[in-house]
Amino acid sequence: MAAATIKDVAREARVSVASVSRALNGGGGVTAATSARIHAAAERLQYIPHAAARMLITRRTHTVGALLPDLYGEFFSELIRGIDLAARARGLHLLVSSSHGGATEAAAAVRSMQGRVDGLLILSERVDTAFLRANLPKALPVVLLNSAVSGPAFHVINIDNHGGAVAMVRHLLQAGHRSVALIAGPPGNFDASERERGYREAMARYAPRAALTVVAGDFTEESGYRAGQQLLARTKRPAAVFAANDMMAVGCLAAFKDAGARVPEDIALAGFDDIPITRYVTPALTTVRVRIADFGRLALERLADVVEHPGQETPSADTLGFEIVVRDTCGGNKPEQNS
Amino acid sequence: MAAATIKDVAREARVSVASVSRALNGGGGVTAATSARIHAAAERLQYIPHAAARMLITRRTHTVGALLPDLYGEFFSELIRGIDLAARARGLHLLVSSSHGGATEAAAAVRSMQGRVDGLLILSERVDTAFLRANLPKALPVVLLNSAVSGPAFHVINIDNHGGAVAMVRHLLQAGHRSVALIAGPPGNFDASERERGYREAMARYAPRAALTVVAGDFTEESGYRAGQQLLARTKRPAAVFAANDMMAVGCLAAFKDAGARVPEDIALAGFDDIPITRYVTPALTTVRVRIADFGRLALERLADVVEHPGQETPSADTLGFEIVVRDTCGGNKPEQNS
DNA sequence: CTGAAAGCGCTTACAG
DNA sequence: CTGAAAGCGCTTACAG
Repeated sequence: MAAATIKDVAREARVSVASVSRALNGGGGVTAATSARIHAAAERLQYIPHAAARMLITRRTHTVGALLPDLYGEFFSELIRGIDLAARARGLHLLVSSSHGGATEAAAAVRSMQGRVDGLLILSERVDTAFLRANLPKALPVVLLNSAVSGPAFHVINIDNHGGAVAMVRHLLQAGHRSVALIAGPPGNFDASERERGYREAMARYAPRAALTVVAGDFTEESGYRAGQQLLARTKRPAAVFAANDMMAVGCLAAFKDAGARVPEDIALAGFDDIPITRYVTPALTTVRVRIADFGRLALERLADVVEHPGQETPSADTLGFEIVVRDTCGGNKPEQNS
Repeated sequence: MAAATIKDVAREARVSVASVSRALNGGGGVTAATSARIHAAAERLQYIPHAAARMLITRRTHTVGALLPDLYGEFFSELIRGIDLAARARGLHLLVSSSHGGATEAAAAVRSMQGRVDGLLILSERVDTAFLRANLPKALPVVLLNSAVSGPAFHVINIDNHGGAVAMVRHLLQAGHRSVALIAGPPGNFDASERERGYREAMARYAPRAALTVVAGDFTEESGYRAGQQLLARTKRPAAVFAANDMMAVGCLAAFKDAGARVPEDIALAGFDDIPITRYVTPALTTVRVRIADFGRLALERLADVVEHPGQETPSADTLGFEIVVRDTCGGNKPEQNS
């Protein structure tokens, strides 16, 4: 037997489908007695309104889409969790889509979500203003995460890459280290460039006479290991190393250990992200913590607001707070908070 | 201006909506010339078929739902990734739903996905046969992951908890350890009980005269730490410890270190899962690896098959392979493969 | 308060 | 090959 439709309920309750609709959607305009009869009939028939039919007529899907480059790893895991929790709290479904290598794929993903979602959360290196104008139906609400896109056209929420980097470099400097080197992230990456900008700014401000040392990396553990070796090979070793993310810091730490350099006695080290591994390496890594789940939650709530008040919300650029987590790799012990 | 509909395209191409539908869906029955005109018109209007309308008429959503207890952590992150990759390869959308504390919530989640998905992937402790019969529309294809539900009624895919545990205990025994203790997982948990069953079976088979030692745990790092302390406090320390998951093994390792017990010289240790942290603790942890992403991929493919051939697929109970990953905590060095 | 009817955007027999 | 028409299951003015 096929699933019950509104017609079945109407017949069972001896009313019109219009009344069933009104009673079940609680809009009023139905006698208490009629409503009770309808609810009883719906219950008996295990009636569940057909989602597609409702979407078609109401133009609302009660679903939001999340376009992400990947679903793997600590960062995305936490991010999705935050988004999911907030969506659930608002009664929204979550449609995910990942692995958008290039702009073409991302465009296809946007198209295919068309009509299935009330709004979109997008986190992608490939997505810029031009892309959005070309591929986004103008009516579809969007919130961009960690995006370089700025300007008044779109809602954006970013991690405070710049602020976190500034604070960490200042922390290292204040802990007594005279020189701080940076292991940079991949060229062209938004997070990476913002963190480097923070490094340069903090050095200029707090240690204007110290030399800048930037070695290349690509956010992987291996690149951190190689960077650590390079740093050690220099005639003038830096007193401290700031890796643009934790995975590189972990790799760098291994390189230091393998070379017999003691951390933090011989050289200090700090990372960015506060992934779980940082607590388990020895010594435990000092790093910048960003509350990723909050990031996702905030993004979803902003999107939901935009969906509910289309056009009313003026595009905003929010930045998420961070905190410096002092563990054992940087030799200082002045905890510092910031958010 | 609102999004273009099939009517707009029909008008633009000077044909009926029926022809537009046929041309765009490639079913044939349209002249090449007409088809070209229609495609051109669709292109010009940036026409994208309305998903809800199509769902309503075709009864297909091209979406699968994933009901999970949580989205957080290495396991779910990889699982979703595997599911997502396979879904994308099949052109299916993925609707996720997590945080199903109790059966009531899970039931609500199933109901709310009704009509939005062509099939469901379910991983939940709460979901048993009775639950499924009560809450699942009989027509909705389902694949159960890591579920105790058996019998011919449902498709099930499980991790080889039992086989992995047997292999690991045998490995420890073959490495020369005379006694192996188990740090068990939470009571009532399917994975935990299967792993314990494997431990008991392997001990009975390969070390029938050795004493069985089982200390309680709940899969958390803290419970592993406490279990480690308890094990050390015993008058007869076991030669080796098999923790039912990696997080407990990591906690246990910390307890051993804190107490000055050397691993593996004084006591051997092994875990289950092969989460990333296992490679970073010192010494690196020997463990059982399960290819979680493959797990998700397989589950999705099976579901997709069931969706496409409703009723034809006979319910199956598949089990995923594993491998023993020998690192530095168990003192033996006889790599062993199994899948 | 209640119902008949139109319509959301599509697909698919059914004729021609 | 092509089109007119019915219908998927719902909601919402519009009358009564």
